[in-house]
Amino acid sequence: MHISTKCSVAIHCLIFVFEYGDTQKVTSDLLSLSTGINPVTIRKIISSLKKDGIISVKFGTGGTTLNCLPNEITLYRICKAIEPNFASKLIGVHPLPSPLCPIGKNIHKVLDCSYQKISNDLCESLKNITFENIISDYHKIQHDYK
Amino acid sequence: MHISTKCSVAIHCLIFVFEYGDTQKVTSDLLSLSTGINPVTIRKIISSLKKDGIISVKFGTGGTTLNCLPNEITLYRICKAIEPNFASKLIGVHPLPSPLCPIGKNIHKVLDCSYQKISNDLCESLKNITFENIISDYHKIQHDYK
DNA sequence: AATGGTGTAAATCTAAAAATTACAGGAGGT
DNA sequence: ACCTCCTGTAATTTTTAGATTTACACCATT
Repeated sequence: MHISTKCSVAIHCLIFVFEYGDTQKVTSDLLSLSTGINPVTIRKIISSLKKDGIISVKFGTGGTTLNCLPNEITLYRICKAIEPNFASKLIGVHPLPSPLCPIGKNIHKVLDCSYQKISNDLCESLKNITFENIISDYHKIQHDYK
Repeated sequence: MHISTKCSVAIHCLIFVFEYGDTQKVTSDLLSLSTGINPVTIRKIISSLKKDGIISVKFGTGGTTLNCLPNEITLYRICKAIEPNFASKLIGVHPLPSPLCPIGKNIHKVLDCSYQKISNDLCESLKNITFENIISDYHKIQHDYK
């Protein structure tokens, strides 16, 4: 019911692939070490990104490479790839209001009106941030804290 | 790590109080029946709304009434009252990236750059929706589905 | 064929959210 | 003054979603 930590792991992995993808064989074990996340979970995330076309994974022998330009990858695209209906899960709704109460009967429809707007706004916000921006933040921070 | 179902329960309760607060004694048991949520949880939610000044609760004898005009109550205010730092919990971050990896070492700072923007955008979005809007949605839906 | 990867399913563990139980204390009606 | 109905809140248990672990089939390269 939120933007999952999977999303931040995905970003971490993408930075890793971007920075080291051409000099090292980026495997799920390596990404697991860097992120602190279990290799199976990494493989699931990587697999989602692959299905979306963001990256390529060499089967059998392993190794991951970027498949897009950094400015073609928005945060929205990453979130969507990881969890297709993340937007509808963002806001929790109490599941069992009383159908006998006029408010309980209609509350889900009422909440939908507002929640749809919020969800749309969030998606727009996520579309405004690209992987290019993130890479640039990374380089800046890496420089500042060296 | 998401906008909690508590928020939707709070909205449900506020509609209830707005519609019936002056003709009935709105107790936590009544709200529990209408929302399908445990009365203790209701009391916690109501208590948070009270502390923010959105509603008043008569001690001892019970009964809840609105304390503000509907257009003074934004969704942002409700979320904030229920869970003061909801915005920072909205997006999950993997907690233990490797400090030995240049990316792992900096990933939290990098994510903060983008996540701060998203969080701000979301708050703006929440500020744009008032309880007045929600009440109007409710009346419209109640009319349409009668 | 051996090695070192991926892809996935199934079971287990974990941690956050919610429900339950319990009880002290206030206000109003009788 | 007492009884009843309510709130406020702490402590415990239950539930559920997420993540981890285990296990194994399958694929390329050497």
